[in-house]
Amino acid sequence: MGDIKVHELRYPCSKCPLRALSVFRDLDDGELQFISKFKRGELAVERGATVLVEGNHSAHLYTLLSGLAFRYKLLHDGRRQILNYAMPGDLLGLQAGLLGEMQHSVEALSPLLLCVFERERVFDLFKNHPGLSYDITWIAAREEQMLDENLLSVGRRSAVERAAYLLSFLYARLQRTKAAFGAFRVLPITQQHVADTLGLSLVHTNKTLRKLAQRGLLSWREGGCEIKDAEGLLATARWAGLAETRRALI
Amino acid sequence: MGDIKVHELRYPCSKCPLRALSVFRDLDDGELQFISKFKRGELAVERGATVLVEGNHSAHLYTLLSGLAFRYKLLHDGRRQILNYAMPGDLLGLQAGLLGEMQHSVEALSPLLLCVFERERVFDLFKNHPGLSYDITWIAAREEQMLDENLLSVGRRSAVERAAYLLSFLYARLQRTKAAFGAFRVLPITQQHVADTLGLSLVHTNKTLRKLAQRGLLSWREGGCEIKDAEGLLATARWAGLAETRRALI
DNA sequence: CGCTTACTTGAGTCTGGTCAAACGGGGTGG
DNA sequence: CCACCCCGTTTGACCAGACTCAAGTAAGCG
Repeated sequence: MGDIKVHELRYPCSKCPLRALSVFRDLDDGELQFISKFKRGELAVERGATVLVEGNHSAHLYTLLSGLAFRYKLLHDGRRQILNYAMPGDLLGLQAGLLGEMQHSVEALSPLLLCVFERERVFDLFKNHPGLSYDITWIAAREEQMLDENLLSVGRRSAVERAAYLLSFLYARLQRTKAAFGAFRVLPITQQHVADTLGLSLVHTNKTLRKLAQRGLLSWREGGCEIKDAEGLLATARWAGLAETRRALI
Repeated sequence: MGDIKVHELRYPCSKCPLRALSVFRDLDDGELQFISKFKRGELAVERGATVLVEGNHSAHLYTLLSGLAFRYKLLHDGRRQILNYAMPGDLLGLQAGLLGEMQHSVEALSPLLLCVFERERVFDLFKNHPGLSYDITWIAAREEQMLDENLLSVGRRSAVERAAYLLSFLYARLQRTKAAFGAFRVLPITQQHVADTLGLSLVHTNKTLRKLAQRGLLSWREGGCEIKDAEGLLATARWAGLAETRRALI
């Protein structure tokens, strides 16, 4: 686990750069006030650090304020499957928060800034703020929806479709919140991450990405992926695209 | 869509055969009373019927009382991915209930009995019953956990491991609730279902299942799968097994 | 300047896919 | 009752997408 430090609130909830965005639903005053107290602090995490560990009982939930991370599971012999990526506004650690134990790990792909919430106060939230409870459930249902689509992809799409789907998925999601903290020039992922997300080997992933690059859809540079033609990727994936209205933010 | 008929409550919540089981958490009187009113009716569905359709805005949520069903998504050209299976106690239609539109379909593998809940009254539940709200979120988190494991399986396990994992997973889950309505002698699924769950072709799935059958782990008969050695399947899958405590039931 | 990490490429292999055909049981209509 | 058909399972032959092994390149860093 890399360096982790708790510091003064740089972003009190009342001035949350994310909530200011139109993609997120508004809260009423009571809710905002509750959240402000519910937020125990901010956590800055370095690129490469592990935020949550499979098997652990985390005492905290997190909302990702800025940066990019990924959720993954390991098989006994080290095979890794990346399950999904976490972006600004996403909730992390709900499983441990409710079920008791993390069944996956989370690792930072860039420096992260996380809002920290006390696991023990989650029930307070359910008790006193039905709107926020509903929002948490909403967030869980949305995560399930993304997983469904990822599973469809890994199970039934071809390698090229899969890669194109993944990258346009990541690109589309990042677009939604880039106004708050700016966007990545290139996605901070390696081809190994792509391979472990798609369920392919590193070598075959490389050859697949090479095809997409030759078609001018993307290029690999500066240790990451630059999306050059999001429309083209969408078409290659034969994917309808991200149909998302305003979403909940805790 | 097959025949569907609403009839008198055969199983009022106060006498719910599922809730009587020790695998499900108890409710307090107020909660039970609320649920009793929240339950609008029972729906009987034939084998093969489609319960929920991708793209639809279902007006209802369901809890599966008895039977076996599966959730799936289709690609434009008909390729199908089965996402998960629904068993007694599982909640169906939460996505439509919260997000507005189903992103997957649900089909019955056996005759089903479903408890029907009004989508419009979900917010009432959140408003007045924090315990039940928490339970719904808990159920969503559990579904996510199962999906994570399925995704790991499809992405990173070999064909034999995948098949063994799937069948011991289904078997283990069915064990938990069989006391209420009895168990299936054979799982009412075809090899095509297995193929579409594992992300494999029908032919290769057949050859894979054949291997497991030759090792005496299962046999295919009467239009379904009989698990003959659950322990052996678990070992073949190199899977830790289902670690599940008492769970929530709406 | 050497080391490490990540991307690239080629060769050979194998898992899993496709095509095709046959089998077997249950249901149905003649 | 039998012939036929349909559905789902089974098998074989062949093919292709994806894997492994191996080696080389390029960029970044101490």
